[in-house]
Amino acid sequence: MVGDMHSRSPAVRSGRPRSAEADAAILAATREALVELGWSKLTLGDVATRAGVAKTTLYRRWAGKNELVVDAVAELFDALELPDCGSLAADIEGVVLQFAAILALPEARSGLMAVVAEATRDEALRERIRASVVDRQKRLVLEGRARAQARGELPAEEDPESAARTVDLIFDMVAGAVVHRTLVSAEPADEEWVRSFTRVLLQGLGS
Amino acid sequence: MVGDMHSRSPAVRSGRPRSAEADAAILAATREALVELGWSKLTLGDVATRAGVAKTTLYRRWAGKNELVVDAVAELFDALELPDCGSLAADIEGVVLQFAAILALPEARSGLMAVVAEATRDEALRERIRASVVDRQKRLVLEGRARAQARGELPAEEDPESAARTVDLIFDMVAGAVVHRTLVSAEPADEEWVRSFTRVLLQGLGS
DNA sequence: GGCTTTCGCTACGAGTCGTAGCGTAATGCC
DNA sequence: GGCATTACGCTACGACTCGTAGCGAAAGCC
Repeated sequence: MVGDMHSRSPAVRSGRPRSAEADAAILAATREALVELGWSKLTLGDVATRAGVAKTTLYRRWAGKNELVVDAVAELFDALELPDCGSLAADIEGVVLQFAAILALPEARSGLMAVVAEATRDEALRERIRASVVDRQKRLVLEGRARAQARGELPAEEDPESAARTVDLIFDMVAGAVVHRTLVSAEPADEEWVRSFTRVLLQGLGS
Repeated sequence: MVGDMHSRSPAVRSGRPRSAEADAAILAATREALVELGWSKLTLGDVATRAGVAKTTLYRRWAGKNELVVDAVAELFDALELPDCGSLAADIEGVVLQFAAILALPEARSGLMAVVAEATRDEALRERIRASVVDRQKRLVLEGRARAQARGELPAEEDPESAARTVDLIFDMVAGAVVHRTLVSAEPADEEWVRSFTRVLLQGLGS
């Protein structure tokens, strides 16, 4: 899942293979260091020591701190799934609570925003984040939307381009609100907050 | 506006006063370095050189890179004002466009998210961001809400505690959506997007 | 003129960076 | 089994940044 980034075709690759245990140990050590030190004080030498590998091994697999942290944080989002709770409102509440639970982890809080900040000046890093983190979230919006349309809770868009814009908008609204609540306002996105949010999202302010 | 952070009462302070020009030059140099280098590669020595001051002068006024960047970025939000456009929808669109314009600046993009990430592990820094950046934005939500209630566009809350929660929710939804659109999705929050966003915020998804 | 604080400058030890070199370990191919 | 190939651990290195200390000079208040 990680090595694929570096060797697209692991087909004819002679020689000693890379240790998968080392990959897992490095990513776990990175998350541990993120919790204890935060992004700015995290050093690759320290991560190597924690993981029990040589510093040079780290540099052979990742270009730098940013790429390593992206991969380490991306694994946290593997657990994201869209529950089928019977209604659009319940589905939204379920997935938002999952998302909020991940963002409540200190390794996600300090790591995610830092790499997003770095990505403003690094196109390749932005693409890496998109592929391994953002797209996985956006897929949930697409599925939830399709489900709600099948239930008749949402009108079916005929124009596919307009539909894509709507999905992007909803995604930014949902993810943005949870991130802002958790990281900027520094308040928990608990069940009560999620209920209020879902109500506004579905019915608007003027109700 | 900046020195106040360090000396609450500038009353009886004899000796040579601190140069206000130096403050302005340092903050401007910080923004310039943010544009050219980004947050991670920005060094205080480089900022001092750009500003034409000694490195020691920087350390006398700011505790570190984080505090400096917060002050430098905070000045960008001075221009934020709530225009009276006649309707709640128009007011929201106006202020969101202003906010989006600031976030489109490279010095804001690379600086703001980085210090927010650092603030996850630094309570004092979080408070500094809240006081100099976030509260200035939240005030606009309060004003816009009061105006809309005076116009009869929004129902008047009787419970003040519930009203405060609603304001916090709206603030996270508005600011979060714009930030996510601009920094994570890396797409411009242009007029078309703002119109769609305002429509969903006011009327909900199911319309 | 005296007192106080700031300023610019230089220098310093400590820490991190990313890389190179070397000998060893683990695989695929013949 | 032998050989080529790649990964690994280890050490060492120059370059850079950090934050601080010490100094003499400058700029204000009494």
